[in-house]
Amino acid sequence: MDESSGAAPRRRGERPEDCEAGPSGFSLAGFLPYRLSVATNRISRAFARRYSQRFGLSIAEWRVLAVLGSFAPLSSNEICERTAMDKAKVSRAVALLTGKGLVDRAAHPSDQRLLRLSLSAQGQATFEAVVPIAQRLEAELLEGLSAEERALLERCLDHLDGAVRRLETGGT
Amino acid sequence: MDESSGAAPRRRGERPEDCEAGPSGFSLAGFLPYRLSVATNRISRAFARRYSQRFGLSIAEWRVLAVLGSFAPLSSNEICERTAMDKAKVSRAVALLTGKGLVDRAAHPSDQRLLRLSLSAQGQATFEAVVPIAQRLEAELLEGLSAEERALLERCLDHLDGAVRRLETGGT
DNA sequence: GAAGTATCGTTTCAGGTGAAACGAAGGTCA
DNA sequence: TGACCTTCGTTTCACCTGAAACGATACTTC
Repeated sequence: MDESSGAAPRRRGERPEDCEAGPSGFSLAGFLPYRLSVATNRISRAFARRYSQRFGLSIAEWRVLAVLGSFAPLSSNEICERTAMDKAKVSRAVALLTGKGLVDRAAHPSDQRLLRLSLSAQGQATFEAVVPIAQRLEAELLEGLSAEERALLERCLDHLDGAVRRLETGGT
Repeated sequence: MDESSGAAPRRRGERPEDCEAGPSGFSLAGFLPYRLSVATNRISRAFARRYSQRFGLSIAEWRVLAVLGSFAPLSSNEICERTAMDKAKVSRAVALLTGKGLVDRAAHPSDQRLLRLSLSAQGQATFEAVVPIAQRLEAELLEGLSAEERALLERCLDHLDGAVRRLETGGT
């Protein structure tokens, strides 16, 4: 998470000056990475507020819960891949979840380095309780967008994801 | 910034299991807040890598530079509004930028509580050097999307922004 | 099987984070 | 004026973060 709190942020065009770009021709308010960042952080906070209150879960914990709810058993490393979190973050989230009794950890039978993580009964129950909240929030965010628009948004996200991945691996 | 590093994250549908949602009917890989977060963090990192190397700027510093480049002079509070960062973060970024000689700070003539922040000549030069990098990155991200798709992406971001703002202010 | 290398998950470390406390300045009202 | 409240920007505090170091396990090569 990145962004802010008490600010009273503006939408593009909400104030006259925001439409203008200044002498440089650059406008932060219209800059895609900036806009994505603001929207994303605001959404993450809104979502976290809903389930962290009720269930005492951080975003990282919820993500681990979510992938384990769908794909258990997984190793720590597999959770990294599926959640796009780094291994330290996953390790901490898993430690918290096992501490709360939501996740069971066992050793992999043939490779002692790997963990075999899965949801406990309580973890499964928590997961199933959070899912509808997640889905309702998503529905509320998308409300007002047509099916075509939603599909295109999906496509745009795929596109951005692919583009930035290419930038990362490719040259500067 | 939030997400991870060494992971080898997957796009939706890249692996067969990712298309399936598990017994719960929930798939993290298709969950909008999650997808936004991953794409955003990856983009932020890619962008930061480009200018932080060359100019020694953090994302927060770049944002302050960007708004001052377009709208100086501004108070600290106005920067908060325009960048959607909280006041502590802005305060720290401004302190760093003034330390580097990129930002000039003066007292507001009629209200001593307010700062009057603007770019120094060096700050202006840095800003003008970073702008093309920012614009090129944005262009690379959007490459392959038609004008209609870009416009719709804009609209979707506006929509999401408005929706989550309503959630924040409205009920849970 | 011994030596060297790779991978797994944890922990450490230095630095970044927002919420809240804070002092300073301004405003309000009697 | 003086008491009180608000607003501005800074600083403190407890926490979170990723990069790197780490010990443990597994694999590879000879």
